[in-house]
Amino acid sequence: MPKAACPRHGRQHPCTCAMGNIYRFIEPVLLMMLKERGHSYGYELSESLAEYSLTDARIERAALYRTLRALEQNGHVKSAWDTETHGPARRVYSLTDKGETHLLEWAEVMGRLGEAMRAFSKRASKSDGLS
Amino acid sequence: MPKAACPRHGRQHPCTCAMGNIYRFIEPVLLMMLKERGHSYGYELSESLAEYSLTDARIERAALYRTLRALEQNGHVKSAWDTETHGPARRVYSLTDKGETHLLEWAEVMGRLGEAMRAFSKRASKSDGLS
DNA sequence: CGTTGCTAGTTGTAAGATACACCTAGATGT
DNA sequence: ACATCTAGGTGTATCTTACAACTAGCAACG
Repeated sequence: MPKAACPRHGRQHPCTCAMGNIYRFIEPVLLMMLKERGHSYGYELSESLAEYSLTDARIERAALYRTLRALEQNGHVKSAWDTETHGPARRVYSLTDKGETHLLEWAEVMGRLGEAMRAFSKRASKSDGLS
Repeated sequence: MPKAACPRHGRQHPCTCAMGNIYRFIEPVLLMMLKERGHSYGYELSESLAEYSLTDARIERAALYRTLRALEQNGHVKSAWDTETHGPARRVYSLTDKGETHLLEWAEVMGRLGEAMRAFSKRASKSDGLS
């Protein structure tokens, strides 16, 4: 659910600001799951979300469903109702091309940010400052 | 500015949820800067923040000042007015013991999260899913 | 002496995000 | 009839963020 574009960096490269807030990383995790699984639906995604989650923070169903809707509005995923299967109807999602691209952007952002965080962690753990 | 304690993990270990939201990582960056510099004040911190920042997102003065206040309320930093130096008075901050500990907690969180993000990045960049 | 510009800290607030509770409904079991 | 599991969803108080605006000390310039 990033903002349309980053007001400072435009669309030059996927920057953290263009990604908007981090939303507990729900968005990238959902994109990844859909990429690897081909397709899935909210309830199923929420069941196995913990395996993919980047943090140990619980991701709520409400947030998950709303994120899926937002991803669809932005054209990153598409959905169709599955009324064949037993039980309540499922809204089945899959990635669009745009969504695949967006996942790659996330990968780039994550790579850089992850590196920065590891560096921070090492630096902060040093018993002496650099002063 | 984490919530008092994580409702799920209590205080067992520094978890992402106990850290609350990520606040553009202002909090850990400020703690780090104060650790390495010994002491500093808002305006000076904001000038060199970019060198320490984990993301390319601009950190606003307002957020910075408010974060410093919150850190003080939580006992992570302490402050004193410097009225000696020329110009407007400066509120000079330094880390408390609690703040040093908190920085180490951040380091642990960052280390784990950074690792998870790097792994995510590699996984997401693969052209084929694992399905 | 008044205006501009830099340093320094702070407040106000609209818009956006999160957490928690709650709701509808299909199907299955007892 | 009623509970339980699956499945999707809404309402909203509270928290966070982004942007703008403000006060005030001091110095230089004309």
